[in-house]
Amino acid sequence: MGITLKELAQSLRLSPTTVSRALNGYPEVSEATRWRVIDAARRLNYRPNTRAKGLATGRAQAIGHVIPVTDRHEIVNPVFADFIAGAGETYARAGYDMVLSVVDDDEETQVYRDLVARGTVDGLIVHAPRQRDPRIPLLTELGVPFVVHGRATGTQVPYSWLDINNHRGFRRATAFLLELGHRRIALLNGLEELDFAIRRRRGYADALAEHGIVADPALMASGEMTETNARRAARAMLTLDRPPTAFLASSMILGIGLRHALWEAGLEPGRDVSVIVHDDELSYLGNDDGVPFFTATRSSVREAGRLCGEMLLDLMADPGRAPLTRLMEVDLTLGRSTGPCPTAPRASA
Amino acid sequence: MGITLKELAQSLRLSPTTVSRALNGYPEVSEATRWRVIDAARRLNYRPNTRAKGLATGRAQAIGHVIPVTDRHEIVNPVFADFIAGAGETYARAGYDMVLSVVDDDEETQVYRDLVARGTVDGLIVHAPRQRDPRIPLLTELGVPFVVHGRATGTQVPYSWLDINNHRGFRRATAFLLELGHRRIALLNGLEELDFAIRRRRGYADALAEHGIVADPALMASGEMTETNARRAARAMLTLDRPPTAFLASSMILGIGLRHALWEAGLEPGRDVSVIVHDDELSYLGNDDGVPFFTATRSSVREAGRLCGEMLLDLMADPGRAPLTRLMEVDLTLGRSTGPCPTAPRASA
DNA sequence: TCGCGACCCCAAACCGCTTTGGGCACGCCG
DNA sequence: CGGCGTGCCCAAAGCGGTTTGGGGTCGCGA
Repeated sequence: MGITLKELAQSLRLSPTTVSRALNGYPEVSEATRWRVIDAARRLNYRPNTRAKGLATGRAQAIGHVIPVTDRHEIVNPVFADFIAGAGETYARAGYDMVLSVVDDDEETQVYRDLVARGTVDGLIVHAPRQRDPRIPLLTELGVPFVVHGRATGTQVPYSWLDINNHRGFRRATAFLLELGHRRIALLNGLEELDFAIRRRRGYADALAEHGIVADPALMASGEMTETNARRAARAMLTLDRPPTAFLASSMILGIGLRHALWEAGLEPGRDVSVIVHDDELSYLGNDDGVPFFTATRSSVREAGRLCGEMLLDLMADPGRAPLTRLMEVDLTLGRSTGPCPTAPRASA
Repeated sequence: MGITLKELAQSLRLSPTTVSRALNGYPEVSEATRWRVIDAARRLNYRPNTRAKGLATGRAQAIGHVIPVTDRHEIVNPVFADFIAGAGETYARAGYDMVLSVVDDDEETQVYRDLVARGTVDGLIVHAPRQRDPRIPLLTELGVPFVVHGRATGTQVPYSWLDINNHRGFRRATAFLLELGHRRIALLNGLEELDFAIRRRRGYADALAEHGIVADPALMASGEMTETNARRAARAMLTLDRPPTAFLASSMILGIGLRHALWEAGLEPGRDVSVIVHDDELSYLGNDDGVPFFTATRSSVREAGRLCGEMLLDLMADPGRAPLTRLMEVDLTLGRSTGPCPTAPRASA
């Protein structure tokens, strides 16, 4: 579409070599020439062709994100939007492109192989890791730099990851509910094939265990994180003989479905029932209108995207380096959805 | 990373020419040879290098999506996730990659120029068109195939687009509320710089006008489509001297914020107040648990993504062709959030 | 037997950039 | 004055594919 380097060179009566060097900041050209070149390039709106440059340098200047679409349900996780926005900011600053593949679970490994073998990307972000996720050994074997957003329990080889402290966050949240006197605490979790959901469940169970409570399977739901699923699960739990007095929900969306179910049952969050959600700080689901509605474990997934991007760029700058890891702590922010357990005996003050 | 064409050719004792032709289905090679080549390619896991192929053919085999992030608010529109999932499916089937740029409003034109001049993409999807959107003349001038998701009121030049019938949808929804006896109908809309919001507002106003009602500015809110904004706007409207008895909300998220405000005010949707939302059928916000909660104008944005992708591919296949346009009708599906106006005089049966 | 298409295959040019390996001119030093 | 850096610039060789323009072999008809 645009003008070519050779044409630019001709118009300046210079060789392509010199023009290339001038534009890329090499010292072998005089400052006067460099200036002429840069000026002409701007005037003629010259931009180096991505493919040609990539072919010559061996780098694609692009990062791949493979976002899985769970086969049966066809759910697109809404946190991807914010994560990708964050990562995109980082890439833009560094002059990298982002290439996205939306792909069924079962074609996943093929797509990774493809992206790497065709040289479409220089690095990859792995989303939504599962237990012993096969993508990690695969990418390690392929020798392409990658960063996992999350971790994969049970993986032996070292790898780079950025995760939030799901275990501690949910343990704290559960402990907080226990301190408020709650004993019947329910967990509305994501799919427990996914690593984050496993860790959250453990944090929850560990906190209960510390109080001598065994987690009740009837109070634990796991599934795609949709509003409908949460509403349905909560509704079922509320009809139990001994219904929960408090809920933990793994996402704002689940929290919204839960809230829906509570109101349908005539229960007021914060008074009749306590609720803590995990808040990814999605831009369109702010929980912060003055005092937050939901008490929440909170961590910005957009910031996670930014940081994952930076880690990957660092990794690519020095492929031999040891894996990078980063664990972000999550805040527990108080909202209006939690309160003392109404059925509990008053705590001795 | 992978094996190269030349290497593959050597291992077969053939020339690169023949191997290339065998793999690309040209008739100049014997079927026996073709088979040998294909077999070896699979065995050795050969994939043509994207950049080299692109350089040779002049095509990038990639489509660009520029997703704007409104400068001040930093909102990432959650419908992008589903739209992109849809488009991604189409691209994957056709062997195209998708490159995403997340970019501030103000750098937008630069980014488009860049993507085209660098030859990173062969075609573009334009998201979230505004009135007289400058991107449309720009891309037309650049001569790159593109499809707009939505339309841009006030644009003179013809261009390709796929839109839903926002005007008719909101007019019908408003008319439906009017038939139920509502006269004070509020509109919670998206940013009215955006084309879809303009059309929805017009549909709403037109329906009111047909009943001799002038839209009351106090009943129209417009802003980023976040839960918080909706809740705040609804709360304010409910404290008016003559509060609305019905609401139209431009998205599920707004509907959720609205529902929140209603419940806080002790009002039950469907009985005390009627609510119609626009439902993009986001995968994680299903409105379909048996009978839908919200009465809604409904249209799958994921399907829109699929179709936009197909239109663009068609357009690229024959760049000379006239612009393609497609208007999708929206359904009005009945849920439990609408009912007769409680304060209206009984309609004569 | 010879000529002529088919049928297969190959060498080489090209896509647009980077990068290696000089080459020329000038100034400086011995 | 000759030699030698040094500062600037260029020609040409890739990168890994596609595509153009032959070229050899074989079978068939005259």
